[in-house]
Amino acid sequence: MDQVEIFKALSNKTRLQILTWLKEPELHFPEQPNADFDNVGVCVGQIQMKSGLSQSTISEYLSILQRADLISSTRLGQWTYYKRNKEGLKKLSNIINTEL
Amino acid sequence: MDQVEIFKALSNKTRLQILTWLKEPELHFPEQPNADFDNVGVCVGQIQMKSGLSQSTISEYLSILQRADLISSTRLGQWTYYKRNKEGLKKLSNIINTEL
DNA sequence: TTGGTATATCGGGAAAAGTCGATATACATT
DNA sequence: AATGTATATCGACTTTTCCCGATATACCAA
Repeated sequence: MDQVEIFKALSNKTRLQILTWLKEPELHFPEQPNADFDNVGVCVGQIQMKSGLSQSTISEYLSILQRADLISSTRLGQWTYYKRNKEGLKKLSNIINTEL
Repeated sequence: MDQVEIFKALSNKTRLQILTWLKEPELHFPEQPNADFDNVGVCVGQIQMKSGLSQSTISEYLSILQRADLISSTRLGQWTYYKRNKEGLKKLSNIINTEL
């Protein structure tokens, strides 16, 4: 993954916000009936509602974050759940500490 | 400083490159007559030449990096020297480790 | 199989970023 | 004061990003 793309993914208020929400889902989202936060994360609809932006925008934003390896997704039935990707974030912090 | 602005500053190949050059100036720039790398950094002209982009673009890029607290500048005579800002970078790595 | 819900993708208009050449400013030298 | 050099700022044009509504796709339920 290109480093620039990682930083681009983070260069947006909403996408940054989403990442902070996903760090502590239980703090930012209501309980989910079908799946738990730790296993699969939070579904697109929840994130979209909280963000106030359109469904298409949030879907796009989530895929940008995923391409940057900052989050990962699981499909369960008709829902797609996204959660933080610990490894990707660690890798990023490493880049900053060793290359910049 | 807004977090988004920090990531925007890093969302560009050339600016990222500049930051890596400034991490180890002696590796990437010829010796300077008037000033030493550790004290003041590298002057705009050196960075511009190495980048291959126009003078105005590099001047702009350096000020973007500076506004994001990623580098700092010193004026000496007609030259402006830029160097890495350790604190800003540490702060950034901290954001990633604690907030995202 | 029909209809409903969740998400993804597409096409587009507005705003921001990338990048340049020209010009302005600041400083140094004669 | 006049000229030369280094950097900053301005105006313009092109490319990219933001963000939407409309549509497509995937899955589920009746």
